[in-house]
Amino acid sequence: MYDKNIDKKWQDKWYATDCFNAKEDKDKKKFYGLVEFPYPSGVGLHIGHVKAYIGLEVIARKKRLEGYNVLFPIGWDAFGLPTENYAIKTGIHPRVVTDNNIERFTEQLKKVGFSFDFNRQIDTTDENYYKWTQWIFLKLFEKGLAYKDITEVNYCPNCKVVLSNEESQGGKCDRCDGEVIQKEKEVWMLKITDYAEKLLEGLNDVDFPERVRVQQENWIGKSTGAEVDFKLKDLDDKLTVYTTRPDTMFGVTFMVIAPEHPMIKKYADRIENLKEIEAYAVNAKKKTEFERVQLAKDKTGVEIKGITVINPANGKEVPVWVSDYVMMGYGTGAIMAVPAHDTRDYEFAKKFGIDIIQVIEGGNIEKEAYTDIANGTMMNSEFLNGKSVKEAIASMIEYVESKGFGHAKTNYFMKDWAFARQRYWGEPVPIVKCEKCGLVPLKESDLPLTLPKLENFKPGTDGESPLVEATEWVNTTCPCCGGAAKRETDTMPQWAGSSWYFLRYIDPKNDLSLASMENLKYWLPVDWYNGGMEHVTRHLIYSRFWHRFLYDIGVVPTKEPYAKRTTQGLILGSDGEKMSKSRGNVINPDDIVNEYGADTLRTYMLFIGEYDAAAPWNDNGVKGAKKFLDRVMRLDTLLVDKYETVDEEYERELNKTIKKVTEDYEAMKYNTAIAQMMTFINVVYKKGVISKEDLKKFLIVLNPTAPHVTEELWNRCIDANSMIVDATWPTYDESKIKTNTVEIAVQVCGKVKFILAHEVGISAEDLTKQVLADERLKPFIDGKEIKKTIIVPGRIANIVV
RNA sequence: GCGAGUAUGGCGGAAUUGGCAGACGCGCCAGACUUAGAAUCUGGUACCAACAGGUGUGUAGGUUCAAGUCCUAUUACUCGCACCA
Repeated sequence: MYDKNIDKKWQDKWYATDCFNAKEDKDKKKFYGLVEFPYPSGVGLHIGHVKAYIGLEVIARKKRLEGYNVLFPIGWDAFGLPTENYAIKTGIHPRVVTDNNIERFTEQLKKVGFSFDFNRQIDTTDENYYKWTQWIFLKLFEKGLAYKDITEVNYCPNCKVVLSNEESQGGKCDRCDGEVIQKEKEVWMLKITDYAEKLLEGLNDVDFPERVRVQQENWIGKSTGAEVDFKLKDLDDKLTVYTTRPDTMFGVTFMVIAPEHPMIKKYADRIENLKEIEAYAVNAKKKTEFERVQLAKDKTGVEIKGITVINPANGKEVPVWVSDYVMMGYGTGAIMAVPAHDTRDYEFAKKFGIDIIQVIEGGNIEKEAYTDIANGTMMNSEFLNGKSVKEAIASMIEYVESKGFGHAKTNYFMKDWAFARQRYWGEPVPIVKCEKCGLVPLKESDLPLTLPKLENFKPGTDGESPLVEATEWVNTTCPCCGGAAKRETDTMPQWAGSSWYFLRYIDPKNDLSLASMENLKYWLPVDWYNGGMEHVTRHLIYSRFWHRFLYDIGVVPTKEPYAKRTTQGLILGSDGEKMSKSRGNVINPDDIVNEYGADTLRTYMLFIGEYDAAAPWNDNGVKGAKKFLDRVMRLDTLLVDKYETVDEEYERELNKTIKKVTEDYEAMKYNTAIAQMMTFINVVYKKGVISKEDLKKFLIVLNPTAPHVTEELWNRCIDANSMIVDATWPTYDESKIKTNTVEIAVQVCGKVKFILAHEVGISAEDLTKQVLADERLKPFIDGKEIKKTIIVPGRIANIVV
C-alpha cells in the first residue's frame, strides 16, 4: 500500500540536500523550465496551480535524470490589489500579509513534492528585486519609451484604478469584472507600439502553439494601407483618413469622423448645427460597452453642416458626418466612406439616404461597383480600371504620394501601455517632478526607491494614489538642480515585476546588475515555458516587449525570452462547471494530499486527460490513481533477483514502456504514458514476478510522475544507500520491442473475417499465397470470382469478390 | 459577424496518421476470499439480436479495396476577436 506518510520522509531528504538546485556548471547541457509564478493570495494554493506546474515538473525531473543541468525555479508575483484590499480590510500591513502567504504557499508546494529550486525564490515586492524593476523603468525612460501623457484611459471605478488595454478586454475589469469607463487622466505610458513590428517578427523564431501565436497577432493587429488627405472646401486645411483600400477612392460618397475628432472644436464657428453634434458626442460617450457592441448594427450619426471636403481622386465634393462607429483611438479617427464596398458604410448610407453610387453590372448591383465580380478587376475608376485589387492599391498609393496628398501607412491595433496604478502596494516610479527641470529620473545609485510606511492605504476617491498622503516621502529634492521636487505617487502595475522575473532566477542575488551576462548567456532562452491562455495577450506580450527592449540595449543576449510555450487546460469541478466558491465545487489540493498522498494527486492530474484540454474533476478517478500506486508499492512481493527463463513478451512490454514513457512525457501526453505504465504493471501481476533490474528501470520512468512512491520502493528493493534523483534514465532496446510474427486482419470485401499471424519481413506475394491457402477463407470465396486482392504485410489483407 | 478548435460507450479518454474502433482508467455486472463489510483478486462490459449475423466515432453525402482519420455540405458546443476603416 502507498502510505501517504512516506511523503514527508522523502520531501525532507530532497529539500535538505538541495538536490533540485541548478548548478553553475557551464560545461553541462542546460534545461531551463519555467512556470508562471503564482500570486500568493490568502486563499492558498489552488488545484489549478498544481495542474499548471505538474506538466513541467515531470519534464524537469526527467531532464535531471537524463543528465541535464536543470533550472526549474519558483517565485512570487506579490504586488497587487487583493493583498492590498485584504490589508485595508484587516489593517495588517501588506508586507506581513505577503510574507505569511508566501510561507503558506511554499509549504503547500513542498507537500506536493515539486522539484523547484527553492533557493532561487524571488519576490517582486522585495526591494532588492524591485530595485531592478525600477532600473529597467529608468532605461525605458532614458530611451523615450516611458512617457507621461494626458490621455483617455481605461478606468475601473470599483477598483479606483487605471487599467491598460490588456487589462480591460471586452470592456470589463480584469480584477473585479466590473464595467470599465473612459477617463481623461495624466498617466505614465510605455511605448509598446514602437515594438509592435518586432513582437510580430519574433513570433517566427519561437515554438508557440498556433492559437497563442494567432491571438498575439490579432492583438497586435497589423494592417497596411494609406493615409490620404481630403482638402476642406473653402479652407486651407485637410482631413486625413486611414484606409486599407485606397483603390476604392473613386467610390467615396461621404466622410465619417469620430465624435471626439478635434476638427469639431477647431471649426466650431463654421458648423451650423454645432449643438446637435455636441449633443451627439455626449450621448455617444455615455454608451456602455454593451450598447456599443450589441447595438452596433443600428448605426447613428449626424451630418456636419457647413463643412465639406474634396475627393482628391476625382475632385468631387463630399459631405462629412459624425458617427460613433468610427473610433478616435484607431487610425486618424476619420474615414472615407465607400458604401459600395464596406458593409458598415453601406448600412450607414442606407439609413441616412446617402448616395451609394451604384453601377449596374453583373449580380450584386449595390456592393460591387468598383470591382468586377467575374474577374476581380477594377472598374469605373479611371486609371485603375482593369487592374487587380492588389495592383490598384499599389498604384493609388503611388498616385497620392506623387501628388503629395497621402502616403503608405501601417497601423496597429495595439495601443501604448498605461503604466500607472493609483495604489500603494506596487513599485514606486523612480521619477521626481521638479518645477524647474520637469520630470527627472533618480540616479541609479539611489535605487531602490522604497515604499514609505503608511497607515492608511485606501485609494483616493477620484483616482488618487494613497501615496499622496505620505508627504514626507513625496516632498524631496530634485536630483538635477537640488531644488524642491515631488515624487511620482502612482505606482507600477502588477505586470511590471512579472515582465522580467525569469531573468532574475538566473542570477537572483546579483547586486551589480539584474543578472550577469555570463549566466544569461548560459541559461537563456527559457527552453520551455508553460502557463495559461489568459496571459497570452497580457503577461506574455508584456514580457516579450521588455525582453526585446533589454536585448536592444545590450542587457540580455537573446531577442526572444521563451523558445517554447505550452498551455495547460482548466480543471473543472465534478459538475463540469468552472470551479468557484459560489458553486461549492472547489477542490483543495491539501485535502487530496492529506487523504490520498501527494503522488495520487500528481498521477491523477496527469492521467485525467489531454494536458492542455479542460477536464472535470472526478473523485473516483482519484481513487483509481491511488489503486495503481498501491499496486506499484506491492511489487516488492513479486521481486526476484533474476528470472529463471527469458520471457520475450515481458522484455517487449518493458522496452515498450520505457520507449513510450520517454516519448510521451516529452510530448506532454502524460495520460497515455501512465496508461502504458498501468499496462506494464498488469503484465507483471499476470507473470507474478519482476526482477530487480526491471523494477529499477520501471521505477525510474515512473519517478517524475510519482517521486515519493518510487523513492520508497527504490529504498526498499533496489538500494537503500542511493536515491532515484541521482539515477540515470534507462534506455530501451528497439529490437526487443519488435516481434517475429505479427497479426493482421483478413477482410473479405472490407469486412474482417479472421485474424492471421504471419512472419515479419514476408513479401506480399508470399503473404498472398498464405492468405489464399487459409482454410478459414474458403467459405467466403468458394464459387466466387476474386476481383482484387490487397495485401499489405503487417497491415491488412483484403479480398474483393 | 470574423477567426480557431472540438464532437468517439454510462463517464474521463485511446487509436504507428487511411488498415482489427473503444487502449488505460472510472463506473457497472458476476464470481473468489470473508461471519459480514471494506480492501484485494479473477472474469465480463459499444449497441441490436435467441443464434447466424447486423449496426456503430454529431448529421447528410462523397472519394477509396478500406474512412474516427481525407473531401463537400450541415448542426451543436467551446474559445478568441469583435464597428481594426
